[in-house]
Amino acid sequence: MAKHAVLSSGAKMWRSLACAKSELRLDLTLACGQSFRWRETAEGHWTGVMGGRVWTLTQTEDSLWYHVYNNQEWQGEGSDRKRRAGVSLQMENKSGKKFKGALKKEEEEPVAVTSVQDTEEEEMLRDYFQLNVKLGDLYKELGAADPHFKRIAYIFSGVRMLRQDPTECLFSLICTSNNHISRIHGMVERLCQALGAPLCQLDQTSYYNFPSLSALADNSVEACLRDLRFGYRAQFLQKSAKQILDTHGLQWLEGLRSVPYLQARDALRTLPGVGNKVADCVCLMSLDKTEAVPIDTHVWQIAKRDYNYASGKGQKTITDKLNREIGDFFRQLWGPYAGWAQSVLFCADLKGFQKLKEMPQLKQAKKEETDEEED
DNA sequence: ACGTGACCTTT
DNA sequence: AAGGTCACG
Repeated sequence: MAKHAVLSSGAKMWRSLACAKSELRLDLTLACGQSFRWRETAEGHWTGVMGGRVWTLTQTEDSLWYHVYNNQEWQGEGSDRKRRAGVSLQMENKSGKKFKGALKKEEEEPVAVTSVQDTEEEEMLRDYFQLNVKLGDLYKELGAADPHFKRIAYIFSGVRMLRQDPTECLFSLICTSNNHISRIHGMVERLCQALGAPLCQLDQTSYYNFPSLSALADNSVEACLRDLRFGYRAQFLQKSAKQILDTHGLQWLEGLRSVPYLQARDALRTLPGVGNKVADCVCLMSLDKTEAVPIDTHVWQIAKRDYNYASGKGQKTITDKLNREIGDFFRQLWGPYAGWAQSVLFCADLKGFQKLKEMPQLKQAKKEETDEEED
């Protein structure tokens, strides 16, 4: 049976691309509530589904390493769902880096070097992590405008926005209302298992593609999701999928990428289960709207606590008006990449990452030489 | 246009 | 009560 890849074991073929940890931190970026499709399968190794393929990612100080599994490693389903031909034994990548067998045994025979595939997969990663955006430069600009950001970003470097598939992003985010990350994780997993195409199985874990719009739109879906403990969100998912297909078409969501922020936001808000917060999340996380700032109760706390944000003091809930005001406040402070800045502070406030704040400068001594002094 | 509850499920 | 939305007043 196929197993999850581990870099040090050398049992699988790995490839890499140059990427400093200050530009990308997998542990923070993949577990901060943007995507619910990744889990840590070994220390520092993250396995998940992206672009219809199963990946394991890990990183060293200067490199992002990746292994892509063959979808046909799945045993026991039909064979007509494969998007990917059997290419599993490349021994060398196009940049000449090798990491097969590490320092250990080398059982596998070299077969072929398919640099077309290499290029395609590397490009998928660059797109998904938006590596064209230079995070170091962005942090520097944001830190200059906002001392609090600078303090937080010092510890939480490498948090970046994913560029997710719009369908996956929208329907995952509809699940998030009145909910916690841990529970959403399970819900999305059950959703894919019930309605998505199987891709492969690794160490007792099966991986599934995210369901298609037509699968989500089927009339039987609401009852199915009720059974899977989606509660009142079950009908939101089915009705939104149906509404998109009936009144807009398959390409509509992706088309919102080339539409201005507020227009895309309003379009999303016509869908059941999609209000201000979810619409802004989808805009930011999948539609290239870097200025979208999702406002939830948590972000509201941050505004009040860290920025002395006074408006709406006696309020119980976030009204439309308050939502607009807080969003504008942050956009004015941070500029066109306000959404990216918000994600850093949001991540830093997650309870799972609190311990990072306690341990002092243990490993960041070297890269901060260029900065001016600080207390 | 702005401000209150009900809503599924789990801690 | 929780990382919200919808349907009223």
